[in-house]
Amino acid sequence: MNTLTERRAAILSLVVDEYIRTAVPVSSKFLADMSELSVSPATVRNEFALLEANGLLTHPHTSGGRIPTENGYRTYVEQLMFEEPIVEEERITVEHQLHQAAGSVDELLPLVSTILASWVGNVAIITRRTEQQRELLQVQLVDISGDTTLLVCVLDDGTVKKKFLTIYPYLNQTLLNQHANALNELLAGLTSLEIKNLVKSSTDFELLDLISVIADLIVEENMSENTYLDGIEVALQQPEFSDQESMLEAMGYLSIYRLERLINSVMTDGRDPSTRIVIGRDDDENISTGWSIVASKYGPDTNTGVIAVVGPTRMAYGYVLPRVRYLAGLITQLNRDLSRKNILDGSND
Amino acid sequence: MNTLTERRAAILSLVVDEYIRTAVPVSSKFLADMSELSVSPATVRNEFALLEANGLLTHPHTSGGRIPTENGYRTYVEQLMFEEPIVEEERITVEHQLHQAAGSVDELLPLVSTILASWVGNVAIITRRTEQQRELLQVQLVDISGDTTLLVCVLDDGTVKKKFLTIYPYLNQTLLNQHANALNELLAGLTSLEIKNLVKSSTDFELLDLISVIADLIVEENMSENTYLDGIEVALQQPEFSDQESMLEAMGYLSIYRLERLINSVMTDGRDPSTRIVIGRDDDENISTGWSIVASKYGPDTNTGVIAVVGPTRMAYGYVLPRVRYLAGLITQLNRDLSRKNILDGSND
DNA sequence: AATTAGCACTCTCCGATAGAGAGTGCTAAT
DNA sequence: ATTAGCACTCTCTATCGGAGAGTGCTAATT
Repeated sequence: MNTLTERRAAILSLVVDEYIRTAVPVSSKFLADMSELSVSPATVRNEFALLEANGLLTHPHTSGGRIPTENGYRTYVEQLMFEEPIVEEERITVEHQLHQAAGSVDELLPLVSTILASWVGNVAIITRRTEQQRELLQVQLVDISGDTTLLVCVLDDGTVKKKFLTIYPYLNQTLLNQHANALNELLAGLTSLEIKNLVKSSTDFELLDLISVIADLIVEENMSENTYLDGIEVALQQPEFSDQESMLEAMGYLSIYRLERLINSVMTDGRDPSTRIVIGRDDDENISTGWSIVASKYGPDTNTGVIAVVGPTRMAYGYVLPRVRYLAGLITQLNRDLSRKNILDGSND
Repeated sequence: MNTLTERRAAILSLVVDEYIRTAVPVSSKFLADMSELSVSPATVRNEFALLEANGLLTHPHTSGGRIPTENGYRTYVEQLMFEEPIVEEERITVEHQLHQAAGSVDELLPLVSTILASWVGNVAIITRRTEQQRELLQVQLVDISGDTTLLVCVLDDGTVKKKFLTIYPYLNQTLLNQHANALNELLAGLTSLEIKNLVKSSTDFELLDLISVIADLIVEENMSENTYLDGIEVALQQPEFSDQESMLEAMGYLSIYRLERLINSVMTDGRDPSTRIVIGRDDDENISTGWSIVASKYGPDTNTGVIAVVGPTRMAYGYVLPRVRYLAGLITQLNRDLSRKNILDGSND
C-alpha cells in the first residue's frame, strides 16, 4: 500500500471534482492540461496507476478515463474535499423563504426539505422524532354523529392530533364537554409518560380507557406526518438514471418509507458525530451500491430529527455538506426560539 | 366519409383491443388469423385502408401494423368497447380493504385512490370539493406560547382545521376558553356562509375579526388535504415512458397540482354526464396529446368530488371505466351512510 | 530517480452497409 | 366482394471499419 503523496492526493481530488461535475471519466490529458499541476499526461498516468493500486480509482474500460471508487470518494470526503462556503446571497434567500413558515414545526420542515432539494438538486428528507416530552395542552371531544365521537388533542408545539372513537353509551355534546373539561383539568401540561403513570397509579378515575387512548395518541408516530421528502423529480434527472429500468429502480429506492428507516438507522448507530456522510454500500448500514447519504442531526434535545440529502454516489459532497449542516443549525435555532417562547410563557402563567 | 359497417367496426375494435393489450401495431395477418372474422389478410387490409381514410386508424410507418388514432379510440369508447364486468371476487377484495377506513372521508379517499391505482395500473386521483354547507361543530383556542395562539375548528364531517394566530393583547388560556365558549354558543351548527352573514348583519360582537377568520378557515381549500393521488410509479412502467425524457415529462405532467385542476375542469364544463372519458388532445380541454382521462363524479350533493384515472391514451378503457364508476358509486354510498347518521343524530338531539 | 516523449494497443463510438423479416398496396384472378 | 400474388417499403439487427480517445509500457531525458 502506497502513501498518499500530496500530488497524488491533488490528482485524486481533481478526478473526483471533475467526475462529480461532468459524470464523464477523467483522462490523464485533461488533468495535465490543467495548469495547476504542471506535469505531463504520462506522469499523471503513473499516478493514476498507483491510485488504482490503492483502490481509490478505477476505470470502466481500458480506454476510458478514471473514475473514483467508493473508497476514493470516502478518502476525498474525509481528507481532500473543499467545502463550498454558503454565500451571503444564498443565506438571505433561504432565510427569506423560511420567514413564511409560521411558528410551527410542521410548517417549517416541509419548507426546509423543499428548499434543500432544489438547492442541491437531489432528494432531501427530514425526519422528526416525536418526543415523549411533548406536553398535552388541551383535549376536546366533539360529537360527530350518533355513534362517532372525535377526540382532538392539541400539543405544546402546536400539533393537533385527532382520532375517531365510538363511545357507548351515547354521550351528547354537553356531556362530552363536561368530560373534556374534567380531562383538561387532569391532564393539561402533562406528557404522555406522565399520563400513563397517572393511569397506572390510580384506578378511581372515570374515563380511564379514554385517558389511555389520549396517552397513546399523543406519542403516536404517524410517519407521513413526521417525515418530509422532496426533490425526487430533480434527482431523477441525473444521468445515472437515463433508462427506464434504473429510473424505476431509483423511484423504488427513494420511497419515503425506506428512506425514513434508512436515515434514522444511519444516525442512531452509536457513532457520535452530528453529521455523517455515508457513501455507497457500507456493510454496516443497509445502503445500496451507487447511493450516498449526507445527513445531519438537528436539535435541540426536546425536538430532534435528521435532515439528509440522498442521491447517487456521484454527489457534490463539498457543496451539499455545508448546506445540510447549515439548515440543521437553522432548524435547531428556530426550534430553540419556539421552545424558549414556551418557557417564558410558562413562567408567565 | 364511409359508413362504419359491422365488419369494419369489429376490425377497429379488435385493433384497439390488441394494441391496448400489447402496445404493438396490429397487422392484417394477425387479425385474419383470428378465427372470429374468417377473411383473408388482403380483405382486412382493404378495411384498414377505409378505416384509415375515415381517420380512425393510422400506421406509424409503411410497413408497420395499424394503431388507432385519437378518433379511433373515441369511436371505440363510444360505440364498440366491451366493459369488463367486475367479478364478485374483486368486489369482495375492494370492500374488504375499504372496511379498514373508519368513519371519515379523509381516511376513505386516500385508500380508494391507492386501490384504484393498483387495480388499473395507472395514476388514480380523487378530488374533493369542500362544500360551503359544512357546518362548524366546535371552536377551540389554545395558548401555544407568549404570542402564538392556535385556532382549531372541528367540522361536521370530522375535518379538523387549524391556524396559528397572533393575538394582542395577550390572552391566557382561561380567557381564551371564555372566548371559545362564547364563539361556540354563537357559531356551532352554522356554515361558513351563515357565519359571514352574521358578521355582515351585526357589528356589536366582540371578536368580529376572529369570527371572520373562522368563516374563512372553514372553507379554506387546502389542495393537499383535498386531493389524493396514487400510482405514479406503476403508471411510469408503461412502455410509453421508456426513455428518461418522456418519463420526466410524464412526471411533470402527473403533478398533483396540474391534475387536480385538469380533473375538475373536465367535470365542470357544463356537460351533464357523471362519467366522462377524455381522450388525447381535446380542443375543449387542455389535455395533452397522448394522455387520457376516465373520470366520474361522486356524491351525494353534500360531499362531492371527482374520481379519475389518468394515463396514456393506450388505456384499457373497457376495464377502467366500470371500475371508476363502481368506486364512485361506492364512495357516494359510504358518504350517504355517514350523512344519514348525522341526520339521525340531529333529530335525536 | 523522477519525468516525459513516443508508440503500439485497446476499447468505444459512430456511421455505413447489408440482409432478414414484417407488412403493406396494388393488380389481376376468382 | 374477396383473395392470391408479388413488388415495394420500412424497421431491425448484426457486422464492419475507421476515427478518436485513452492507456500502458519502454526508452530517452532531465
